[in-house]
Amino acid sequence: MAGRPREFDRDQALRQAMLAFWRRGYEGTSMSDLVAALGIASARIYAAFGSKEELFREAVALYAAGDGGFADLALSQEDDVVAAIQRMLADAVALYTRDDLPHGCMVVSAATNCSEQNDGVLEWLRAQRQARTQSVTERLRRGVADGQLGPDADVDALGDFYAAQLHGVSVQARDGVPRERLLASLAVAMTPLRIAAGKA
Amino acid sequence: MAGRPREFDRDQALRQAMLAFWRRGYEGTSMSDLVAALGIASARIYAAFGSKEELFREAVALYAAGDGGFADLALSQEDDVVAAIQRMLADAVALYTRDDLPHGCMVVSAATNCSEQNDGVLEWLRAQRQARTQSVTERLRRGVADGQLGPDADVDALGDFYAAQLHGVSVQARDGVPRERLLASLAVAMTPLRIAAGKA
DNA sequence: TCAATTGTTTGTCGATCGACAAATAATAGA
DNA sequence: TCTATTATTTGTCGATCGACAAACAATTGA
Repeated sequence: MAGRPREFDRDQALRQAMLAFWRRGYEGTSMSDLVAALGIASARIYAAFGSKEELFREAVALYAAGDGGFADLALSQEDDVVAAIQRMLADAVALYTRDDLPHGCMVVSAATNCSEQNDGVLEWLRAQRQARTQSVTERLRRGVADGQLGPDADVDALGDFYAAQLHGVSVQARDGVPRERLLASLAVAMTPLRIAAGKA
Repeated sequence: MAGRPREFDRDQALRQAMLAFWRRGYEGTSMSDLVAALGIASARIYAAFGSKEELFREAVALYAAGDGGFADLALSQEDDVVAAIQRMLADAVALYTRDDLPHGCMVVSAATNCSEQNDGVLEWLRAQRQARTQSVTERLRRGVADGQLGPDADVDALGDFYAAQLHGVSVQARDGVPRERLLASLAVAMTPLRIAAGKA
């Protein structure tokens, strides 16, 4: 273990790559874009990250481990299922409309339309969205087990519904719908769950 | 007005282009992809449509004038506002999950992530999504005027909510969520409006 | 001091991108 | 038939894509 020390901050470069991919997507961000964003030559990027695709996957992992991980946090940290879903949606709106970050969800918008040769990353992000849907559904199921939701609550339908709401809010935020409006529509989205919880 | 007659069916070629763009998006569909899909040389495509971008815009217009125009139809043809929104969502699910067509909404998924030079088409599709949101909101407002919704119904919040639901269902359909599940989540999505209509 | 190892610089690679020029072919009207 | 007009064929253009090779620089451990 020797060798010349790296002259740039790999974590900082990765974060810049994340922001670039978040803003313009995987194929929408070219290597020359990355060179400009990271401030280093392309050969250094390849030496540090392997390839554009590997860099992208690391960037998405960084997103998921940071701000993008709000959903699992909300679902696991709130004891009440209604509060959990409410917080998940509110955190989504807060993140997707932050002024200092690209709008919308990186997992939703970074690889929706891409060429055939990059179907791999497309499928990978798809799997992450599906996993999030399942997390929501399982949290709802726990809500039934905890007696917070009626035993006849259709947790699968509710899970798909709130997953769709998350994805839809991402699109809306990317389109520039302001935070206050998204929060207002969030209140609408909560009514089915409140009914299932007998709190309406 | 004379000249050699065109040897291919322009409408049919345009439809093939629409399907290609629908499936892979604007930048995800290369000129060579279009050459393969339309079955004609690239120079013929340029002669008939001007450029790739003009072809795309015509393709989206064809989509909006056809299957993609379901929303305005549902909103204008149904006298009851609840029935109108219900039908709009049901038609969306039906279209977005058709076996013989690309899944999801073309306007939502054809240009979410693209390079800087094509921000024009991105903005154009964004405007169409915003217009659809407004159509939904105005239909809800008419529902209040007609007395079908309570005078205190928050039509702006409901409009944003159902627009987000449309966008979210598009993402879900594209991810392979089956039709029956989307229809079940649609039933969940209808409860806020039914409450506003006093039918729950 | 000197290998071994790793990072950086510089330049460029083949493939593909969207787009079009020039030549040829087929029609309508004069 | 001849001219004007439009379509098709063929080939290729410059730009950009992602990716890397080779030479050089800086560090560690022997």
